[in-house]
Amino acid sequence: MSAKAPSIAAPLLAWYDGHARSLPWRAPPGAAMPDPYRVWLSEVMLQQTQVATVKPYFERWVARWPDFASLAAADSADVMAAWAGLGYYARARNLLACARMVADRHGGTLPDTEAELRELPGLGTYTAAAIAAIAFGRRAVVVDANVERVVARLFAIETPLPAARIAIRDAAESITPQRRAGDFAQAMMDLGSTICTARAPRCLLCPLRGDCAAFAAGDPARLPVKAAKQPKPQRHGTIFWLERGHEVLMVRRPGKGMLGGMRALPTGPWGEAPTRLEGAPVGADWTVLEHEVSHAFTHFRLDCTLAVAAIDRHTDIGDAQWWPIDRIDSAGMPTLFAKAAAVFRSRK
DNA sequence: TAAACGTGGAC
DNA sequence: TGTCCAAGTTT
Repeated sequence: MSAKAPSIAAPLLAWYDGHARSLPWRAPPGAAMPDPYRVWLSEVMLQQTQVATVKPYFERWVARWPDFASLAAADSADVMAAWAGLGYYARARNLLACARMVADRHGGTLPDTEAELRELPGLGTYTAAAIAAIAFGRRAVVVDANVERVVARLFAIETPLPAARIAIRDAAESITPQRRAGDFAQAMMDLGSTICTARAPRCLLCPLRGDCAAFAAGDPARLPVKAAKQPKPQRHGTIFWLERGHEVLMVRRPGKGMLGGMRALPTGPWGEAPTRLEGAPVGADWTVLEHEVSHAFTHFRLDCTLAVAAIDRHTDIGDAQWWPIDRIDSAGMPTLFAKAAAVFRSRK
C-alpha cells in the first residue's frame, strides 16, 4: 500500500458514511452485509447503464425472481422479455446461464472469491471484483468508469484511455484499503457519479480535493484523456408488420448477434443501402409507410422502412408466433421494435 | 488489441 | 438535434 492510501481511503470513507446514496440493492440500515443475489443482479444491470435506468428494472426483477432458485427455474423467453429496453441483451442471456450454474454447481449460493466469480458467465474483471468486495467484504480492486475518472484525476494520469488502464488499475490498487473495500468501491463510484463527474466536476464539495493532482493543476475536467472515436456508419433496413385478424406476426431473433434472443418484429437484412421488401416474411401485398424509424445503436445508426400487410385469419405460415396487437407492449421487444410498433399502430 | 454489443440521461 | 457517456463483457 502506498503512502497515499491513508490520505485517500480515510476521508473518502468518512464522506461515504454521511453521503452514501440509498439504493435498493444496498444493505438496509443495520444489516451487516447486503444480499449477494441482489448485489450480483444490480452489478450486471449496472454494466454500462446508469443507476436511474436500472432502479425500476431491479425492483420488478426481485419482486418476480427474488433469489437464484426462482430465476434458475424461469423460462428464457420471460427473462429476455423482462430485460427488454435495458440493452446489451447478452447480459440477460448470461444472467440466466449464471443463475442456473449457481443453482446446479454451487448449491444455490454465489461463490465468495473473486477468482471463482470470474468464472461465471457475464462476470468480468470489474463485476467479479465488485461482488467480492461489496457482497463478501473481500479486498478487491474495483475499477469501473467512475473509478477510472476519479483515479486519473487524483494522480493526474495523462495517458489516454484505454492505454491508461494499467496505470489506473495500479493506482487504484495503491489506495484500496484492507478493510471496508466494498464501501471504498461504492464510495469511489458515488463520488464519481455525483461530484467527480465527467463534465463540470463539483470540486468544492469533494472530500479528496486536497489530495487531487488534477485539482492542484487547475483543470480536472480535462482528465481522463480519451482516444478519438470512430464515426458511426449509417445502415438501412425494413421492419415488417403482418396482421392476421387482431394479431401481428412476431419472431424470436437468433441467439447471438444484434438483439440476440429477443422477441421482435420480422426484419430484412441491414445493409448500406435501403433494402425495401427484401427478406419479407411472406409474399404479400405490402404497403410501405411514409414514416421511417431511426435508431442509434452503439456502433451504427439504422434507418428502417416500415412495411405493412394483412393476410386472411385462416392462413397458416408455419411455426409463426402471433401476438395480440392490443397487448403489443407486453411482448418485451427491444426499443427499436417498440418504436416501430407504435408507428404501425398509429397509422391511418 | 479491437470490434461488437443498447439505451437513455445530460447538456 | 447531436454528442458524450455510463457500476463492462465477450470474442
